[in-house]
Amino acid sequence: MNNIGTLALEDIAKADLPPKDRIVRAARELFYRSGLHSVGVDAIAEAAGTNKMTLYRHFDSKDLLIAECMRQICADFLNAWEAVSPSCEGDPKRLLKLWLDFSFDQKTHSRGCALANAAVQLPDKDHPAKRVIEDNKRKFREMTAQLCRNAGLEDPELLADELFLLCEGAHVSVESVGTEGPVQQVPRMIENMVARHTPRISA
Amino acid sequence: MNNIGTLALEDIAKADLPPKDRIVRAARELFYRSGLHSVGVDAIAEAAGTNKMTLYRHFDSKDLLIAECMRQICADFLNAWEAVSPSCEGDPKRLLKLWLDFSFDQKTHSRGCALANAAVQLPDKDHPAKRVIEDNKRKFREMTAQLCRNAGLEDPELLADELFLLCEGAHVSVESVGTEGPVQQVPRMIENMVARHTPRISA
DNA sequence: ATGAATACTTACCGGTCGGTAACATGTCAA
DNA sequence: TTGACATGTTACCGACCGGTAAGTATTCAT
Repeated sequence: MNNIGTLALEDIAKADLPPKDRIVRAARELFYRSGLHSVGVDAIAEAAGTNKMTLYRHFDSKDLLIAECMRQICADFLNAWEAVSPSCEGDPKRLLKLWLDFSFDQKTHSRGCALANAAVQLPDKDHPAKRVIEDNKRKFREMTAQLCRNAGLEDPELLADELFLLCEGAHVSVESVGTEGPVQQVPRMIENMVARHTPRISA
Repeated sequence: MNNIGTLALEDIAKADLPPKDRIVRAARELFYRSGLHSVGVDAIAEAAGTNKMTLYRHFDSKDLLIAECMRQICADFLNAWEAVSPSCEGDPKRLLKLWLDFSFDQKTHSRGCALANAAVQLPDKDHPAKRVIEDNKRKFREMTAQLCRNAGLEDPELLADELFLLCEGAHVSVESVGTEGPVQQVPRMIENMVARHTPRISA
């Protein structure tokens, strides 16, 4: 959910991309590492190999840049999903498992979920990024529910809520109790949850 | 976990308390509402009915004030628990249920968990508040595990991890998908989880 | 009454923040 | 060659930040 291909922060400035894209990529990485407030627009421009004026030519404000980052994080996530999901086409149970593994993906979440973290850092209900985060979080939960339904699981809505909250908790717990804590058990928990909603004797 | 008795922000300044206590209470409320970075020390001092100099006489820095807030949030939480827990003395199962309801307590968490939010807002691993948060989060998980063991539940460690992550996710989800989302199902989920770890036929 | 401790007031410091103005450079199409 | 346009550079603005200096008022035990 925060993976920017194989592009490290140091390489963004020299990447063969238009300034606008370099700015968003640098901003995503810096925001994720250091938080929304600790990162100034100067630092973003520098990491993007450009300058503040160019940044403000493409984005009317820092807040709108934040919102755009959220949008692209979600877009990249969905694109990556559409690239891997066809491998389980026609097998709803395997597709659900793939989705859950894909969504969780501990490795890319050393600082938790970028969207959830941003939401916590933006108490203002009217912040332009808030709507993006809310819409997409809901969408992800809905996708989970749909996959549960397709897999023929019992009580798919409740299961989707459980899986959603479990993943949210797993991500946020990384910041408070570290990567060696309860988050390690998540794969087992997911498996148990799905198993518990699997019909006992299906035709 | 963020309840400061029945003291509203507007009343803190006039409360019959030493300045140091008023400062911490005001800081807790403001930090929780608006985030750690958005609240300046001047605003805290004013809300506490005192001034910046007095604040700095009691706390060496804003960061240490944040750490002290975290400490007192946890202390108040544990004190409140010790006030209600005796009512279930001698009945480990009811005690566990009381603990889970008490820990969750949606109403006082309109902005999620103050500790988890603070952790997200403080990416610096060496921040003085980070250790307080980490220690207490671990302690809460451990208390849950102990209560599960005492209640004779199966696989108490895994259950404690599940309950911990579920609650963490529930709190953080409030900021992203609101109070009307999956968090509404948490009581049912907790009940199911506990039921699933209850031995089938106990002596 | 005195002295010590605590708290209040005012003013200030250096630094950083988000954001803008004015202008110089490079590129590419007509 | 010319002109349009995206980009780069430098300098600047007002606001706010965390933190400090210096002096005054209040309280209270002795």
